[in-house]
Amino acid sequence: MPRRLQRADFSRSTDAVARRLLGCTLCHRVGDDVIRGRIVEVEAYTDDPASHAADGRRTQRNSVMFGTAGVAYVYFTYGMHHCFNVVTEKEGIPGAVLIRGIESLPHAAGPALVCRAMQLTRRDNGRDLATDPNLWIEAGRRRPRERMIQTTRIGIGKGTDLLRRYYLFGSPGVSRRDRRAESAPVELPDQ
DNA sequence: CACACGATGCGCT
DNA sequence: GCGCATCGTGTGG
Repeated sequence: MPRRLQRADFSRSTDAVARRLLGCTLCHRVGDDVIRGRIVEVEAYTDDPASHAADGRRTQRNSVMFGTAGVAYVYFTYGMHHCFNVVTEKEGIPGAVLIRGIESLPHAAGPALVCRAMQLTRRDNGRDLATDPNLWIEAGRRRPRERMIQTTRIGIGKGTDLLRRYYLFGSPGVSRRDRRAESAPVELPDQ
């Protein structure tokens, strides 16, 4: 039986957690069903220009980013979409990993599609993935020979030079591929 | 209180 | 590749 990720798994640097989450399974219990998605694409947002916590400002929306690692940060955007993040870093330091793609049934390529498929909304904001009975992440790994690609984040105007997006090569759950990065033979550690 | 815009997705060109 | 839907949130007046 897979291990549930706990506080210590989340209370690390955002990029380390991002990489670690690739291959893990996001689980959401809805009624009698558990919706599962294997995480295949993520982005790291810390104290950088594209983060909701850029310049360290704490607002009502980004508040949980400053709190306990492992807590869900779900926000509403474009008047119609939700995006799901996992809070990282030590208490007081803002950070979160955006889940951008899952594979399983069905695949969901894109952060808003992930929330739609997993039935996650702002009502889930603030839930603790380490303790919540209905929302958790199960440990998982890359498959043998399944490459991790590192590239730039998507849909942002600032911090576009930072290589903080990670995805699993070949997964149908990846939103946008970067052929350039895929052809560069860079071997990355899991964390 | 008004307003500009977004960590997107979809449909059309 | 491009424009638009649609509204919560943050910022500034």
